[in-house]
Amino acid sequence: MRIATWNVNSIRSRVDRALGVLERHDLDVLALQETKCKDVQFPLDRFTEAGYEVAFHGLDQWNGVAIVSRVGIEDVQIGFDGMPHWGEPDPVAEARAIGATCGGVRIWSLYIPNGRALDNPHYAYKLDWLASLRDTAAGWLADDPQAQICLMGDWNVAPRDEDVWDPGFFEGKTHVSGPERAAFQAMIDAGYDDVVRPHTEGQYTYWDYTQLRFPKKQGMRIDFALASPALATRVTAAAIDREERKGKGASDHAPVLVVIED
DNA sequence: ATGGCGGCCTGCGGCCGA
Repeated sequence: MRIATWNVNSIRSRVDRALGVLERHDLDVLALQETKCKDVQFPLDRFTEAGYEVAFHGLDQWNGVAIVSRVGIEDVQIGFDGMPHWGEPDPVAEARAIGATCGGVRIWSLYIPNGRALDNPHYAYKLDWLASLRDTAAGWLADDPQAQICLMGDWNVAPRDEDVWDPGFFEGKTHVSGPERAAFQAMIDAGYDDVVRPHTEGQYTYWDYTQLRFPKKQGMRIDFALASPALATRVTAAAIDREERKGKGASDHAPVLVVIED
């Protein structure tokens, strides 16, 4: 099975590119983040015409997640148990997580909060969100150590200095702070392996639109696929589709691909 | 080559992103 995750940065603006990614990589499943539309606005027909089913969740122009599959899409869940809320005066569950079982694998499309700045309330929200996800995901493995689970998406954390083009540039900024890196490591410690890094050493998944970051090769590795132990042993290959970042109308993120033996 | 932000809104500037 061939699966991938991609922060598409508006599905309405990039549905053609999304269909191109599906075809180019012969994907069975594609997890999308930042679809940036309400459910009624989601371009569902374009995917069904191509032979895919889609589970999607969007509340407004912010966030939004989806799972595209041609190997079935069952037991769809919006959000996860204990997922923190955000907003004033009445905090709500944002559209940042959707899960579904596709081809026997429990797929989660995740869009971790940005954090904005170390002294911003959004940063505490981000850490809380990651800690809650860890607790819930650890529970899934406690219930079934053989579970086939893939937690994939835009984690908004660069776990290592080598995951940013200039560590000095990021001093005092989000994505590289100790607590964020500890929160990401806690996912690993809970039993979920980063199955992409071993196949993609030295590569980035994101390049800012500004300052010619892409042609200057000044990017970040912030998109990950974390696999449960039983699934990790089935991973035979992984890749980052840097070509997708090229040209007019690209997302600022590249798709991250994982190949799982049947 | 890969190229100088781009997406959203009942918009025309302000927000969010990382």
